Amino acid sequence: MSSRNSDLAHIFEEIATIYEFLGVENRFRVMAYRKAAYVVEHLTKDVENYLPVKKMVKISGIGPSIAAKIQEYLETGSIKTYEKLRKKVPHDFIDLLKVKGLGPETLKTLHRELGIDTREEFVQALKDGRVESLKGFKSKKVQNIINGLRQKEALEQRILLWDAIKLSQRVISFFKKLPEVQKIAMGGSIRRREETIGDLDLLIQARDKDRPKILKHLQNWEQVKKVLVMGNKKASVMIRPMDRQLDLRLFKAKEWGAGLLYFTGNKEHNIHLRKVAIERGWKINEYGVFEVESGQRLAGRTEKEIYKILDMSWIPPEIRMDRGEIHLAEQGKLPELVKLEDIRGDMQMHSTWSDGRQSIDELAHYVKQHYNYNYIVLTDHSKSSRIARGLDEEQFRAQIKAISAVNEKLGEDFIKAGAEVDILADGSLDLKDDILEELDWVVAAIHSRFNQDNTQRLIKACEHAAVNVIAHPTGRILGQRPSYPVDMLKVIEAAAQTGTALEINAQPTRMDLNENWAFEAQKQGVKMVISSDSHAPDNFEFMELGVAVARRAWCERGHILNTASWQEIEEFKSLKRQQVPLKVAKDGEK
DNA sequence: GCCGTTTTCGGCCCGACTGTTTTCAGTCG
Repeated sequence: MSSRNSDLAHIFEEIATIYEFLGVENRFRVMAYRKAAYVVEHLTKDVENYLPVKKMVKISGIGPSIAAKIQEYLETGSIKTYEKLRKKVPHDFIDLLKVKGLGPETLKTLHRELGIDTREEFVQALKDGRVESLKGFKSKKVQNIINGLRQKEALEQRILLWDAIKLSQRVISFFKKLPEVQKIAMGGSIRRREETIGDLDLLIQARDKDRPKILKHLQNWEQVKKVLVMGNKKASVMIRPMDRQLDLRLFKAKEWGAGLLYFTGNKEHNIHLRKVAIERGWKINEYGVFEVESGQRLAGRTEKEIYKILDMSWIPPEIRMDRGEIHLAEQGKLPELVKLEDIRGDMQMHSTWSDGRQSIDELAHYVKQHYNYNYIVLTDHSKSSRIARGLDEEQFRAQIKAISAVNEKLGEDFIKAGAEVDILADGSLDLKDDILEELDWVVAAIHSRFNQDNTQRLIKACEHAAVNVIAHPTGRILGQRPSYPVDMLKVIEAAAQTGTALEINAQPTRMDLNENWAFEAQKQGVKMVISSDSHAPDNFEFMELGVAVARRAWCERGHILNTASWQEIEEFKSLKRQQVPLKVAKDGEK
């Protein structure tokens, strides 16, 4: 995402926090800035594209005041209101507000009574007992604040979706041992398949009388490091693996759907649904849909029932973001999202010929045993990728023969010969055209010289007639490095014009394209390929993550090339052959 | 500050738990 969008989102979030701290007369202003921060963060294009102000106010959540501030920021690099506000609040306080147990009222009291301005002074006052001497600050409250400070750092670190999925499977199997557990599910960002995860939200359906036993079961789990909250409907604990907070909520059968809906979110989606309910004189909470006047229950047993009573079709969790999905659900026009079962082949993987752990023979047999695929594409690295022991032209020729031999034994054309060819610094490819012509599928990717502007480099690769797909197009590695410099809108445009596919690389640290770029690509009619990029047997499972990205990007089966038969993929290739010569000639005229 | 097939003013999502109260404020999700 554009860094300007992120900067603005950050500023609006901070403005909201400062107004909250100052106790602004109108608390809804705080909510408005929070909402604006969320909206700006999730725009697909750089904010500049939404100007002028008159056009920008059409975005839901952006009004005249905030649009003007965005314009001010783009023109001058700062926002006067924001600069003024920052001076009114000790700077450390904005950060301290993120500590669990420290809200605006508590911090204000500390500021007023003890004159505390910085984090250091605050920690000191905690140590020497001044905080505890204040009215309303008994030892437990103080202890909670100290714990909150300690946990803040661990909690700020989000974990990869893949790790969270594995962790949640452990949690679920731990509770499934109890016969009292009637239903169990993960809600929150895991169910929505966000790329990184903070907390784990666990929902369990059980009878009222069984609640104590289930809560006790959690409390006694050896993986629980600390109990934060323990009520009779909910509990929060810190669990040891990955140092995560786990929130457990208990529901009756007739509440299950409402609870699941509520704790799946996201927040904006829920608020929108509640507004729809209010218009009809109803209210939605985590226990159901109710008529306000009579208090009569209208729905709640399943999510479907709730959406239905609101005259909507059921909305898949991955797209519950208040991005227009509610409107489409009202019209019954939701996209039919691509499913894992739709995938008919894996189109990037590596063998022992380069940096993979399985031989060609092992790859074929492993996939045939565990997956219901019609084809796989072997895409070992090309010679520039020395660390990955990339192959040269002659080695690829030898590999094509080796593949044929394995296919012959299998009695079908299961393995396709491909390559993951390096895009060199000038945008040319690392393999000669004649070997590229012999391959069934050519994946092109950047693996070096990240720091230059890579837009033209990628566009040139798209314009090469032999290139079928650009792999991990932005190069980001979650938690390690951001995308290299590249104007993805231009690359998406080039992919659309040349009939080149873009990859959704499903490696847990890549997820590249991310959902925003995949959304944009999908809108521009660019075909995408979801690949596991396997280097080892257990990597094939990652396909699920790539499908999740595609679903969050509203992709249907038709947007994803490897839901098609190989014959249809051949048609895709020949379509590019018809398009590209024109494009190259046009460039030559410039 | 935003928003609008009950509109340009008067609303704005809703409940659980904790710690301190003695009926509730603050915080969280």
